[in-house]
Amino acid sequence: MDKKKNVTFNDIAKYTNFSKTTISRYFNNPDSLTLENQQIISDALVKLNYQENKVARILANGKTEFIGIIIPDLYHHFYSEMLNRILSTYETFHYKFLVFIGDKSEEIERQYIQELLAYKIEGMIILSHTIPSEELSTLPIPIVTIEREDKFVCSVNTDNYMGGYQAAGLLARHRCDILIHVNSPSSELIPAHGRLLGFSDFCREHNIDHQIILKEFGHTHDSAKPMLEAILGKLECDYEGQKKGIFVSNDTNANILLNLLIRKHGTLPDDYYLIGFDNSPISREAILPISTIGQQIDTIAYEAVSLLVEQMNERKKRKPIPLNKPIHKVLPPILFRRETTEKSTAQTSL
Amino acid sequence: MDKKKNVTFNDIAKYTNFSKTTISRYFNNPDSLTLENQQIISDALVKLNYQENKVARILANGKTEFIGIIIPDLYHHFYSEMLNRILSTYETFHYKFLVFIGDKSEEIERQYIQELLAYKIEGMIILSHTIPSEELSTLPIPIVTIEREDKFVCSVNTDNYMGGYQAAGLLARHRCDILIHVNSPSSELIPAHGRLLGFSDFCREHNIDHQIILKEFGHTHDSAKPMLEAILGKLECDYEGQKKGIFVSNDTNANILLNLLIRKHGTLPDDYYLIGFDNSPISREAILPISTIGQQIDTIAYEAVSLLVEQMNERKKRKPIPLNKPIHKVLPPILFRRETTEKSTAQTSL
DNA sequence: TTGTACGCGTTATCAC
DNA sequence: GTGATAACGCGTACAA
Repeated sequence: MDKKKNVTFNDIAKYTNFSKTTISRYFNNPDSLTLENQQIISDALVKLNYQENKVARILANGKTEFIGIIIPDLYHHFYSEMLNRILSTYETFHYKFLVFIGDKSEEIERQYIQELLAYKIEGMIILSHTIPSEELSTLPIPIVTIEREDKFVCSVNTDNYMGGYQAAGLLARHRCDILIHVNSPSSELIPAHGRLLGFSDFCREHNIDHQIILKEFGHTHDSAKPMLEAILGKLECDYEGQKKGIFVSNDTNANILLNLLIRKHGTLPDDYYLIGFDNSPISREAILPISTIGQQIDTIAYEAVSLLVEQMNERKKRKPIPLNKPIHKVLPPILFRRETTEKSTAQTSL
Repeated sequence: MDKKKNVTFNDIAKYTNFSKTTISRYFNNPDSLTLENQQIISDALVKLNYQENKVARILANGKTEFIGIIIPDLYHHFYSEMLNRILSTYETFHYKFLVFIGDKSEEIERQYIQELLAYKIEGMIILSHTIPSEELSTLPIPIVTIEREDKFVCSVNTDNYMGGYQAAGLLARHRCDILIHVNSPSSELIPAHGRLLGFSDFCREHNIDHQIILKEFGHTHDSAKPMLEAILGKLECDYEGQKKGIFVSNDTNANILLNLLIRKHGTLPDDYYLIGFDNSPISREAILPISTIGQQIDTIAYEAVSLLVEQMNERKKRKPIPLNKPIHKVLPPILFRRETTEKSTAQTSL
């Protein structure tokens, strides 16, 4: 705050010959003043150049209107877009967001949480994966998580199972001989694991040959590329002459695979069908637009904040009814059919 | 804050038979207590499960340690990565960030600023373009802007001029007959305008034929693609048989151009050289890695926060020396030579 | 080394 | 419709 004294309710009160209380009412319950007096105060505010101080208000009424966010590195489009959408809910809910980046160390994230609690945030949205939901559930404020392990806390997730199921379904409709799913090894507890389950359940239910390839691709393009190249080499060998439908767990790797194929064959060969996951910009901007399963990021963000706001409001009641069970919202994914599966004439012209 | 009474310094004081002051000192100047007494208080904190309250501390000492951020839509990699890096400076400076998304309406952003001021932020980082720097300079707190009009406030920017100059230089070294710069029309006041100036200055200084194409490409892939297709058609016509060096003002459009060329010719023709701007992921992930001019986002972010912190500290002194002139830091870009200019054998195998 | 008393700027309670 | 007064939880002269 400023060195030089700020204008306070006291100053305005003296200037207008009202009491502090009345000035406060002007802001919080203006209808209780006569229009005339409202005008007097309004004028005084301008004349004295009053700047409101929400810190003092918080101390007095306990409502910070802060929501804390802990989110991984924004390098992935999914996270930056999600943060974008969450922050944009300010227009609707008027909560302010204190944002921390973290997905590395439990110890560090506990410090972030302590810091957030010290600022009296009213609720928290967690996208990082480090701290178990059981621990989160012990915190004294409502929590909503997004696309992470969520057994003991509220969450909003995409129906990843349906996504994997749909991806396999699309490839199957194109009469692929063998369906392949490329993914990174992941805990069975995170929603993204459903992509694998949905895929393999579809294949089993429909008696379709399939293979699941799990590999740690690292976090850079350069680390993933040679690994995908090796995988591709093996596939070409193992399934020569067969129609291969490949479901890659993210668009970035799907794009690498596509580029490898095109740089090798000059085009996407007729016996390859490809679908990614995320509907990230790369899927649209690739040399051949890539079919993909999209998450409804805007809706997820809105539902997460909305769910949080409900609970924060509940706590403000005289007799709050705590949740007996965490609420888990699940939103369907959206299938985008593009040129890597719907091979139009456009494709052959490449 | 909680309904049920929080544990306060008072409670701890009573419990330990110290005064509130001593408890306060335990946190702010622990060395002034005996080790023994520190231990007593430390134990009490745990026993009573004390949660610190920074809101009360702010009201008492005026230091929020808040920095406000107004940043455009995180869709562009530049902004999300910049936000990422800014937020990550928490590790170094321990300032907390209140983030707003905005780049549309002056009116709305003024509200954001009022809200931020109400929370007594100590400084602000602005990346959105809507509010003129002259207006920003009248605010009662230090401001640092990044890559936007900055005449009246401090800023940290990339040396866009050098970037444009380098891009033209690289294309010239490959003995292109004609250099073309594709950009969107922009105010001469924003740093990005330097890309155009650097490009054309280089061309003029070296007597190289060049053309500048300015077009409003919209904000989506779908809107830009047909426009770039038309531009390409015209270029093929106008400069048939000539070696064309194209400097596109961002990697997204450079990638679209590259894809158009490859889908038409099956490869990047020998008479095309291409360089983008931003070193965004797409430049690396494109079917042919795209040469580009990269901004040092990590350094810019660090310098921006650092510059801001300096001034916030200055204000806390007994006799602050205000800046007589805004400080403008300018950081050099980095040239990435990739396959769209350095045509190796890898290229011909496509 | 420790304690007292007051201030920070607002809201809540009760009274008029 | 309006006002006096006590919180809210912590920092800081100043005193001891």
